[in-house]
Amino acid sequence: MRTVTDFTERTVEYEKLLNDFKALLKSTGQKFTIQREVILDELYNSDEHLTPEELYNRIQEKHPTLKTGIATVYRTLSLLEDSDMVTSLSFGAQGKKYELGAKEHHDHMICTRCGEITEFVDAQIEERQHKIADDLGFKMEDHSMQIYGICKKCQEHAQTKQ
Amino acid sequence: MRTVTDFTERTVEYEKLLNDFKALLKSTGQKFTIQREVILDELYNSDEHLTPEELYNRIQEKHPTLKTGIATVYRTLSLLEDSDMVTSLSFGAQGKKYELGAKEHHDHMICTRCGEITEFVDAQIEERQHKIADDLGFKMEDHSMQIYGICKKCQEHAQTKQ
DNA sequence: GTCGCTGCAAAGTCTTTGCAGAGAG
DNA sequence: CTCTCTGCAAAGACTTTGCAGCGAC
Repeated sequence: MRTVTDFTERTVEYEKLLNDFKALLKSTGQKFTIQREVILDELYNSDEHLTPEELYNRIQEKHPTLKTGIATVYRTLSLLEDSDMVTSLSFGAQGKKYELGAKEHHDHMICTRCGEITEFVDAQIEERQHKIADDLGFKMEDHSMQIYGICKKCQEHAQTKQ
Repeated sequence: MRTVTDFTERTVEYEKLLNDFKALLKSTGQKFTIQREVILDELYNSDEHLTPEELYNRIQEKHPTLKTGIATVYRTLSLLEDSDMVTSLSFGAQGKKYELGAKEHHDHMICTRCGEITEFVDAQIEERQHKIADDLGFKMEDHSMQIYGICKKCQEHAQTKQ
């Protein structure tokens, strides 16, 4: 197997993630390829929530020799999503955005001005969600919450930037 | 103007909605057409959240002589959404679903098995959301919450239906 | 070696747009 | 009458799929 050397410095957390991914692939007879590694790495090293195309562009920039196809990005994202390693978010805008699901659960606050996404968690809300599902006889598997509005930065720049 | 006579019985609430729509159109020099009326009517009379295509199909069934095009459905939905008369939801599945935004605010519980959407509201959560936004210096404009899981019905039918 | 994976390009979806005729105001 | 709206079909945007060669195991 070829080895990619110009990766961002790896953390213990990332190594764990990588091993989980390898284990998952192995268990289903699938293969661990450079492309899959690069995609996981890029997802891990992006704080942001990326669209398939953004991810594809970043990978092309960082690994120009690899010539990763957009189809592979889509295929890998589906694979990762099926295994719950990444989560997809579909907000108002068209297209989905993906983020590593390995992170702790959290909700999203989206700035309608600049598109910035801030993550947060609130124990009280989490608790209520469980209760609501129970009350309605619903077996909760997942949930998500978004708050839309204008972030601090955009409020401050409201005068200068229109 | 031609008049559509086979509409579902109209309520006061619907009349208000219709008038709002007419007023909105008038204020921007746009026209009130049969197609727009039919689309609003169908949205109003559907408890469910509809995709543009579902809406289109229903309208074709109910008003076969009108031959409303799907393009008009899309155009009208955009129009209504821009004016905040309808809200679009984009869940995991591809495509958006629309609902009348004139209804009271509520959140959604989505069955991952059958796709059914149940609405609910929880005052406590609403309150927390405001507080969280405030704490982060975020000017909240809107929010939405979804709980995903398996509805009561699907849990019961779990044995028979696979 | 085998069999899954990849890039490419073609095919699908879903949504938007251009246009000429129809219809609201 | 004017100017917007509509249906149709063509064009776009985003995703998925088929296939032959490549590469992990």
